[in-house]
Amino acid sequence: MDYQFRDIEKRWQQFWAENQTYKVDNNSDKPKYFVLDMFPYPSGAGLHVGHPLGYIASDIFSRYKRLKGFNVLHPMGYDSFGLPAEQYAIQTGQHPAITTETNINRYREQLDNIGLSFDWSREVRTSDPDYYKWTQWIFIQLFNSWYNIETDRAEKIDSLISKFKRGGNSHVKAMSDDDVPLFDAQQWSQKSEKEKQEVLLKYRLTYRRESTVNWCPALGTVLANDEVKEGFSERGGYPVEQKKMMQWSMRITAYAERLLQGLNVIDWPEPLKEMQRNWIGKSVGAMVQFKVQNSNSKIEVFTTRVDTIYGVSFLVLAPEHELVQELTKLEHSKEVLNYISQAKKKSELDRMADTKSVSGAFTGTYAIHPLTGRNIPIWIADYVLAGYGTGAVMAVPSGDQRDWLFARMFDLPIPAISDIQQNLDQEADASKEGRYINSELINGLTYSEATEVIIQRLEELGVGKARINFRLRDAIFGRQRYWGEPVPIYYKDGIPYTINEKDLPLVLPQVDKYLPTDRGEPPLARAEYWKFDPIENKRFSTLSKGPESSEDVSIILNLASRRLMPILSSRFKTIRQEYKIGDYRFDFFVEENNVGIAFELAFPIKNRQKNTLRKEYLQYFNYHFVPILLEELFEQDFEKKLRRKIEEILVKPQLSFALNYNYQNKFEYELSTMPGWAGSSWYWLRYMASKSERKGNTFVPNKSMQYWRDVDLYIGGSEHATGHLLYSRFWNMFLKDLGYVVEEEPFKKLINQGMIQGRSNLVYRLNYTLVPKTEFADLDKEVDWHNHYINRLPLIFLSKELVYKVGTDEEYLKKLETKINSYDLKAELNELGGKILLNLRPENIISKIHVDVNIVENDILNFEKFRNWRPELHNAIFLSERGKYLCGHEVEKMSKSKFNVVNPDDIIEKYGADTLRLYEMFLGPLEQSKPWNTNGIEGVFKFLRKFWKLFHNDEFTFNVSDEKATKAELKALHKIIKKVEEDIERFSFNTSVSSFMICVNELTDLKCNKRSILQELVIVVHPYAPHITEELWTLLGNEQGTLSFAPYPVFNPEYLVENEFAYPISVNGKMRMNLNIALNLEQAEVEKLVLENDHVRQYLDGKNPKKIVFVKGKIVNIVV
RNA sequence: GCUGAAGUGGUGGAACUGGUAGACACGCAGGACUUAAAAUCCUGUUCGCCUUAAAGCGAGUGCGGGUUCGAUUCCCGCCUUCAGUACCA
Repeated sequence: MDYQFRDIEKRWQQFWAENQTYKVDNNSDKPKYFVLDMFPYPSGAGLHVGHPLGYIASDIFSRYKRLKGFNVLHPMGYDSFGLPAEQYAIQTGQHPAITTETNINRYREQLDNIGLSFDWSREVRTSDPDYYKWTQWIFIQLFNSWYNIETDRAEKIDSLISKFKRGGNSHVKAMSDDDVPLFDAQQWSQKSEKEKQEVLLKYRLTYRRESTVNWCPALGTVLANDEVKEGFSERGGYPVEQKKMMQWSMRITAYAERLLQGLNVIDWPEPLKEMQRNWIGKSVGAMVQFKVQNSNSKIEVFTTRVDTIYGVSFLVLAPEHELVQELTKLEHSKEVLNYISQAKKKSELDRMADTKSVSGAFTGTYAIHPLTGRNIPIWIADYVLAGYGTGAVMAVPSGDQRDWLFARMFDLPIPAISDIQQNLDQEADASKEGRYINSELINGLTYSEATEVIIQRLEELGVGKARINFRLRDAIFGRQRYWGEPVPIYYKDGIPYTINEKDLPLVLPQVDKYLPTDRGEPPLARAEYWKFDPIENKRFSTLSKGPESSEDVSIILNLASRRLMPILSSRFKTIRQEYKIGDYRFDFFVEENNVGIAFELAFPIKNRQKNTLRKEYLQYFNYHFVPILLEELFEQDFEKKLRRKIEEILVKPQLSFALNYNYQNKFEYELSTMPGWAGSSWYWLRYMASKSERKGNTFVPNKSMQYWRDVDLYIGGSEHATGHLLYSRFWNMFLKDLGYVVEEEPFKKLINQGMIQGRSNLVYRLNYTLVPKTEFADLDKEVDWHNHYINRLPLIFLSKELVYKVGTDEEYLKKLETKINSYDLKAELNELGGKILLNLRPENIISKIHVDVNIVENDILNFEKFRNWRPELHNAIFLSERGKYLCGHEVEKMSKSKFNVVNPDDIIEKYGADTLRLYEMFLGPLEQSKPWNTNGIEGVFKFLRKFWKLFHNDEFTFNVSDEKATKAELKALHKIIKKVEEDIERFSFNTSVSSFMICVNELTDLKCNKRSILQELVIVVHPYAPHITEELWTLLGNEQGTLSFAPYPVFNPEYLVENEFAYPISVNGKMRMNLNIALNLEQAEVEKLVLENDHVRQYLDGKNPKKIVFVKGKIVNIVV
């Protein structure tokens, strides 16, 4: 049979699933290798061909590592909390969990079709309570930790409390809020519980404080800095404004230095590291205090150029600076207030567009220079940002261009401070070269000397100190949204407390609507039982056996024994209602380690609470337990057994339960949910826990953590550079400090796959108007006539090669017009004598129109499909020079509106998954962005057929010989063994595919069908094209499924040894000819041979060579 | 503006530490097979010049310069494109 990819691929995908081929063991003697993909958000659109690029690359690498004898962890999951599902819920009322699951199923189907070797038993979903239980747990750890600067790591909050008890907080070096009041041990002990908590909150690594947030009114939520692009929300593009709100924050700034230093030890792309460095934005400088004249106030500024302090000629405060009001003198207040309101009005966008104009206002107040004692005027201006440093700067116009512009504008002095500063009337000079002048203390010193001297002096005077500043802000950790992890916090007396770890997860409650309440509270406020019960201290403790009688009948499936047994219904929690098996309807429930089924003959819903709780359980368990349950349930002849059991049980009376739930005197839970990045900041760790280990009381058992340690290879897009990848490193470092994680850095090596852009196809429509031959007396009638016919006329499309002509060649235009008018366009039109007139203005003659790329092949339009695409195209006319319609093309983002989305399913249907995999790799280097086009896919498909043909005779019967391989065949094989090994190690997958083609072409030419060659070749190709190779492996007589773990062939250099080489002979560096010369000859002999050659002499033109360069095995260059 | 990456045929791209530029594939042109089409196979294909042909000559990796026997590769300056970032004191 010819290469039947559909059968082959389906069969092997099934085989891998059934045999759990890629399920990985945590107890292995093999060395570990962890290959991770960035898990996707399951959007409604499904995968397009861009998504699998990284997955295919990582899969090739994983499969290769398996062949190399590694125990490879290669998992996949879903980042399934997020805005789109919630937006959809708001519009349709459908629970986001349902949308999410539908989308996940679609993703899974598409992923399965590609033949990726994931260990699906380790799948994670961030929206799964069993997963977010641990996200919440990490939140609690952060809450209960502080950052000790002395030990340079996070510690449990207890160690802080004991420090406070011993000696107050004045000697504690911690990363904390700026406004912590000082206290001693006694004061601490006298504080009330509430006061103590308030203090501790200022030290916790997750804390609450009023912060300016990016508030997006349209989305009704707070966005992180990296979710705001140019003043608009990244998702949806809605305007974003600044707003003050009480918010949960993460003290990521405590880790700024470690996050920066860590970049030096990890193998990541340089651009990405650079982005993180910029984001962290470390600047080394000093804090300097300026006393305000005739006042007790001080203005603190941050500067990176404390050496220029003698050049200060004014101070500038941000308009929002807290001292502005106090400092403004009465006679200036009008001006200042005007300026402030003006600055407020300026939107983010205006401020960005307008970076050149200079504006500001004088407060009328002066500060005192700490070293010279001179008076320094205090100004306000919006070029100083409230959010960076102290919101105030010391302006040195001679050394800073912005200060210079400002000084110029308001006629302030620009004193020179360095002997190399020139042209200060033209621009500022920030150079650090040269010696200082006009600078008392540091005159004649160099930059580094001066900096040291100044800082020392400032410290002596107590008005300044060296200081490192970071641009990195603490990350806001709350969303006023529904579809996210609930924050495991309740409030008592206005103070946040974490819920008990053993009561996790705190499950997302059911709500009637996914919108904020009328009072503007987040959606969770809609759940009225969203309260913490301090007495039981347990979320669902109120299920109890009650007197109420009902007709519930329950059986349970014991997962360990897989046997059914009756159970007291008082102990179960219903997880899903009305599941049908055969004629029966069930509820599912769980009871510790058992999963059960409850039958409802008539379930009495006596009270509202019960119903609400049932719903809540439904949601909780639906997405975690039910799949497992179903897996068990539909095994063997479960249904028969079930029926028998049901009949047994039904005759016996049963107990039931009732609910008594009291909502009084309970404490409010936190109403906001966690941001999108919470769940993705630790997900790779959860993969380390096997399915059975996940039942345990830690997110990863220590032993497994010790084995897997970190991610060896992480593949994903660079768009997560400052979001996910930074937060993940932060959480990892934190968990390491607490001893839950082994490595400081989570991702040892990272590769950014390039974006696959869309390649749109365009058709060129000719625009024309219609002119009647006969004149209409009435204009209205003419318009009617026109409209009537123009819509009936066929649309005319020009092929690409004609478009240029139309634009430049007037003759051609006229011809075109005549030609069009000669068509029998419409009988009725001809009757009235209408004439088509092309639009006169050249730019209007042709409209570019996007056409669905799926009806275009190699830029040639399929007429028939095009005409059927839309009704108005039904009678379209095509003009071209060669009978084929050539479309134009453009590279842009893949999007539905541009009709350039290609999904992998169509490609797989047409060519198969192996072709898709090879082709995506063949397209170009992994890290490079490139447009998707299918122009070359035929070549890859042809290659696979040719590969298949190597193993078959002309009648397509499997035909492999056991003869001994020839030298040429061995050479071809060992070339590819070496090449692919090198290529994969440096992630150059595209060149491997080329080499496969070369190898198969060579072996085809050699008519090689030797088992010894082909069997090894199958292994080498396997990572790239797993299906076809599995099939051939089996045909070769190997045991099914053993290919994935076969040993990678060992390269033997002997087979590549040649005794002759066709030396390129160049004269003066110009290649002239090749000469076959034995490789064992040395320079002298080679020179002799070369110079004796007649052909060579021709080029020498009788002259004697000046010099001969000889590189053995490479080249001979004769210099004349 | 700053930071980073990249510019090679008609197209995607190859050339890994300086050593035969354009591998592999697409497309195109011509041919074989076929009633025909598809599929398949063969030949050619950087550009220009020259030649009946064989062969030969010249130019050529964004532009200009440099180092070198030899540069797509290293150095200097410039241009263009893409990405990130933006008054960061």
